[in-house]
Parts: sequence; C-alpha cells; structure tokens
Amino acid sequence: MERVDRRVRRTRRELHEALIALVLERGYEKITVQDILDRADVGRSTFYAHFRDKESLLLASFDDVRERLWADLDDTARPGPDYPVRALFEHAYRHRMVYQALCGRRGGDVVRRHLHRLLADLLAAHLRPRLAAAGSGVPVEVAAEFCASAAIGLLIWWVDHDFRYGPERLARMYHALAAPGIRAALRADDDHG
Amino acid sequence: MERVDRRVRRTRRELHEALIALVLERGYEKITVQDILDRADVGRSTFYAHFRDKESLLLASFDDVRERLWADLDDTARPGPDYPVRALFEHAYRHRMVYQALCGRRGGDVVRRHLHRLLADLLAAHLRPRLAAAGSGVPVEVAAEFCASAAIGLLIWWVDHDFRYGPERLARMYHALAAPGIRAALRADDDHG
DNA sequence: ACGTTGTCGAACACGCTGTTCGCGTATGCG
DNA sequence: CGCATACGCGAACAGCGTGTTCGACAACGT
Repeated sequence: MERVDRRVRRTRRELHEALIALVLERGYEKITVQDILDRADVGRSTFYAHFRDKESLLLASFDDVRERLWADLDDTARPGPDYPVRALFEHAYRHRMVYQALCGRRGGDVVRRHLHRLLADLLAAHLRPRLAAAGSGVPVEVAAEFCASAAIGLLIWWVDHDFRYGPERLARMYHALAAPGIRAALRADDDHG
Repeated sequence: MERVDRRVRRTRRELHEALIALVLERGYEKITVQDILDRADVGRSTFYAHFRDKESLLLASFDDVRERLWADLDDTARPGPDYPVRALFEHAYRHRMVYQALCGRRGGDVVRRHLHRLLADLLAAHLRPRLAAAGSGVPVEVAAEFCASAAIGLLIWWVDHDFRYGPERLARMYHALAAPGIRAALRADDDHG
C-alpha cells in the first residue's frame, strides 16, 4: 500500500530538482535553504518537516539513484575484477545531471566521500584473498586505496569535463592504467623492503 | 629590514597553533572563529585585521609550509618520473602535524584540492611529451588525473592512519602500483578503441 | 621619552538556521 | 459527495556565527 499523499511527492520532487539546479548554478556551499525554498515554491516549515537540514536533502537526492548503483555493484563477485569501477562509470553516465550536481566540483564532498569509501571497501574485499595468496609486499588497504582513489578521481574529472569519451572508453583507460600495477603486486615482488 | 612587530608574530603564531590544535580535536567545519580566538588568546578585531576569514587563516597556515614543498617539487625535472610524489610524501612526513590537520579527514578540503591540482598539472607536464611520442591511446589528462588522484588518495589514507610504513616505503608502494600502468600506456597499446 | 603601531573587547547589523503555531486547503476514504 | 485528516503555508521567533566599528590602552622601535 503506497499510502503517500500526492502533495508529499510533489514537495520532495520539487525540492530535489531545485537543489540540483541550484548546485549546478552556484555550487552547494553557496546555497541557502531559503534559496531552495524559493526555487521549489515550498514553505519553510514544510522543508523541515521532510528533512533535517540541507545535507539531508542532498543525501536523500542521491538515495533516489544510489539504490540502483548498490544493486549493480553487488553483482561484483561474478563478472570481473574491476567490474565495480565500470559499473560506477556507467551509472554516472546514466545519471549525468545528478552526478554533475552531487559529485562535480560544485557539489559538496559528502557524496564523494560516500562513494570513495564504498568503492575502497569493495575493492579491498576483492583484492584481499588474491594479495594474501600471492604474499605481496603491498598491503591490501594500500592497493585498494590506490585503485579507489584513482577511480573516484577519474570519475570527478570526467564529470567536470562533461563526460567526454563515454563510459566504456573511460573504463578501458582506467583498466589499462590500473591493472598492470595490480598484476605486478600479485607477482609478489620482494623489492619492497 | 624585517620590520615586523613582535606582537604580530606572536598573534599569527598563536592563531596558527590554535587552528591546528582545534582542527585535530574537532574538525575544521565545527570550529568557529570565536573558538580559535579563545584558544589563541587573541582579540576578535585583531583576527580580522590579519585574515579575511577562517579559510584565509587555514591557507596562510599551509603557506608556511607550502613554499618548501614548491621548491622541492620544482626539482622535478631532474631526478625521476615519479619524484614529485616521493617529495610530497616526504614533505608530509616532515610536517606530520600540519598535514594531519590540513589534509586529514578532519581538515577541510581546500588544501587537498590545492595539492591535487598542483600534482595533476605537474604530472601532466611530465607525461605529455612521453605519451605524445608513444602515440598512446590514453590522453595525458587522464593519465595525469589517474596518478594524481591515486597519490593524493594514498597521502590522505596515510595521514589518517598515523603515517604507518614511513615515506620511502609508501613511495615505493605507490611506484609499484602506478609505474606498470604508465609503462603499458607508453607502449601505445592499440586495444583502446 | 615619544610617536607609532598593534591589540583589545564591547557593541552592532546582518544573514542563516531550525522551530513553533494558527490557519487554510488538498486529499483520500467511506 | 461530504467529511475528517493530514499536509502545506508563512509569519514570527530565538539562537548563533560573522564581519565591522570604535575608543581606550599597551607594547614597540628609535
């Protein structure tokens, strides 16, 4: 039973759209709650009935889109080693506007941090057994942090450069740069002190 | 002629120290100017006579330390390809406190962004001629962004984990992970579409 | 010793936040 | 359709942080 008043839906939709539009125009930090209210034609008290503050709205806006990403990333065990990164790029491409607002230069760093942590944990879980088996001189955390930072960094760069190259191409470039290093670490070089 | 009143020196020193201490305790965002003033025993109007706002103080605090880094990084042309990253790690290690406050999880992202940009530009300048010569399928910007993000990401991870491993070891791990990918790109693979 | 220069801190105007409350009205349901 | 309810509205408010101003005072360099 989807017992949700139409008005509630409208309110939330307008707020999300207003937020994204304003972030793209002025940047997250420079926006006040009142700005969002004016743009969305929503009353002050109504806003605070739905969200605790500006950041709650931001996170909620990302939640709309996040769940599909979570699901996509959970398929990770099957396809390939750097599948999560490709999935992330494709997800971003499918939701360009949202990513531009939430992850781009103009967005806050909250969402960025979430993605970073998620990806780093995912990669760590994936790399742990392999690196352990190889007895590599590179700790899992370091390798995972390396790959996650590179991927997120590339994502942000991409977002801020209007998604040139397309998601597959970017994923291939990421793979070309990241995979050899990981393969080398798996070969368990012992020139690491 | 170092015509600077002792009082000015004291004021600035106290403010910088108070800022760093408070950031380490509470995080940059949660600090008010008044907090800094109380801790530093400095009057309100005095603060605003020296700095435009909280962020100005932050940047000025980093400036103290930044200039040496700039100088170190300019030696980049000589030693080796990933020398700048090693120099950055060593610089951070030498100024652990400051980096922990300014680049760590508790610090704002202003300084992080500065470093990121600096490093990305440096790496791009270094990689451009080589990648061009090799006719690589990976654009300079992408390769530079990849390496810079990975390096900065590793730096932050390191800072937030109390500098385990020592700067040389970290630099070696970074090199082990990054170099193979760059070498591969320089071999101008044509499996990049 | 003296003029300059820097510091102090109270007071202020301003802007943003998050809450409250009484009043309407759209909505869903019987 | 008609009704109770749940929701939206917006003015008003208290609270907090910012950045500025000003007069009085103290430290500084010469």
